[in-house]
Amino acid sequence: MNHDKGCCEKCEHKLCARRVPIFKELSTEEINQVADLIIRRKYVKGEMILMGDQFLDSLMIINQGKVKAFRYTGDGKEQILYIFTEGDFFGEKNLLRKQAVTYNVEALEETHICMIPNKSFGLLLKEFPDISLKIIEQLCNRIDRLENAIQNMGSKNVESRVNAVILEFSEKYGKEQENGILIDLPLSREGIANYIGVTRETVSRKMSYLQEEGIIEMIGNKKVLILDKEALEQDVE
Amino acid sequence: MNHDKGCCEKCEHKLCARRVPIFKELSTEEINQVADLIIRRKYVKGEMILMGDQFLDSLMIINQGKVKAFRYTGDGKEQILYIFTEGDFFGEKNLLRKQAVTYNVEALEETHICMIPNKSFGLLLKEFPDISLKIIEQLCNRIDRLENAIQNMGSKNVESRVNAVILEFSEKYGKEQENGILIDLPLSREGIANYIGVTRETVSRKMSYLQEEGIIEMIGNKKVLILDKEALEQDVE
DNA sequence: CGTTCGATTGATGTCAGTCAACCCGAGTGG
DNA sequence: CCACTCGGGTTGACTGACATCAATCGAACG
Repeated sequence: MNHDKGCCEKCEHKLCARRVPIFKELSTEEINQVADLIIRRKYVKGEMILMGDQFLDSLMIINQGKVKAFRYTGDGKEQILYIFTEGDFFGEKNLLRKQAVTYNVEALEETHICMIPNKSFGLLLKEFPDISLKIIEQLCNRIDRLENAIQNMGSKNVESRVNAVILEFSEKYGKEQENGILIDLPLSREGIANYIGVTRETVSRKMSYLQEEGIIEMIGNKKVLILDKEALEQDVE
Repeated sequence: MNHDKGCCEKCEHKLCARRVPIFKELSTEEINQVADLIIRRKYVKGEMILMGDQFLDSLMIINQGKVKAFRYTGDGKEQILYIFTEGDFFGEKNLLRKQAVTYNVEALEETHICMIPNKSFGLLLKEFPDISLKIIEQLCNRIDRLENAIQNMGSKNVESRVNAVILEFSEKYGKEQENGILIDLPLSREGIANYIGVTRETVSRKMSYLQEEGIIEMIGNKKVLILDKEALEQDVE
């Protein structure tokens, strides 16, 4: 809505570029140089940031917030590919291969995005070749996530897929506590379902089962407490 | 077996490095420099090239042949992640992130591999930053493949998954003919099944059905002729 | 307090997995 | 030249797990 001014005072101080791993190695002076190229924009929860097949003239870097990137399957269901959060970028296909983006991106909460015009970014790359190493690193992370997802979805066992996604979220969003690991779920039941390729009812059922068994405890709809991590890890039969 | 001498006379002439997209932009002199670093090795069909969790001290580039990269799902089935062929590389995780490889690699036919020691490759990267752009490009290709696979596997409809894999293979391995597109299948029925996460019987049934409908024609077990490409493309009701 | 949206629970149907038999072509050996 | 074996592929019958459809719950919010 109000994206007329910078998204946060931190940005004004040129610090937001610092938060982006891609630019971590740059000197303060260089950071300032980069920061001048950045356009900022704020999105509210549920707002579409990007639609598939769109050509984009900027690289999008998340400064704050969370988004989901998704496609639609043949039978019209949403399939979530990634959850991106602070420091992640997307829209690189436009930049690196002159292709349209191949997924839709929607804000999961209030999200601040830094956009760097492709042209500027191309120059940056030439000037600071180390940036491409950072990009490679990020792409490798993404590949990891995707490979795991495929391995997971190849398993017939829906139970193990639910277990795996809970463990994945506990890695990324979990906080250790005396009685277990508390997770702030980034997705609703339906979101989780679309992440692992099942229906929301099935997620519901499996999670209820896990609670009955005393393996997890659901706290409202947005939080989960893992009581028995081992049980989640030892998959199947 | 006999990998004592260079894998092919082409290699002796320093031309094999030329076949690798990563090095395409280098001058002849530079190519020669690279070629000196390369160790070559030949694998027979069915031979394991790499086992998961192994640390590797070289980047592996395929000079000739085809391999499959796979993991095991929770329920013990093989899940194929990639089919790599001439010009593709793997083992980059070791190099770029000092991680063990996360999949197994097996030769699908006689395959010649060029190995570049990590140390040498690190130096190359420093000297020719454009190589990292090539790597990024390849990683993007890989991401494309994975994103498509997930989108595909998210679909309940096994039929559309079989259709999709046939179309994918026709892109990569198909040859136009008067009566249709002839595909040399890189995988057995079981391989195809492990590629799309179903059982071999299901692949068999769906392909028989496609043949009955006159959409494809099976020629032995290793070839398929696509008669009606449109029918394969218009997925699902 | 009522409305709304997401989550849960239950009943039923369907499609792919499983198990098993059989087929077929390639290779082997007498 | 034929009998045998072996591995991959196909086909059929049955089963079970997840999808689907539908009703209900319940927390959040005005």
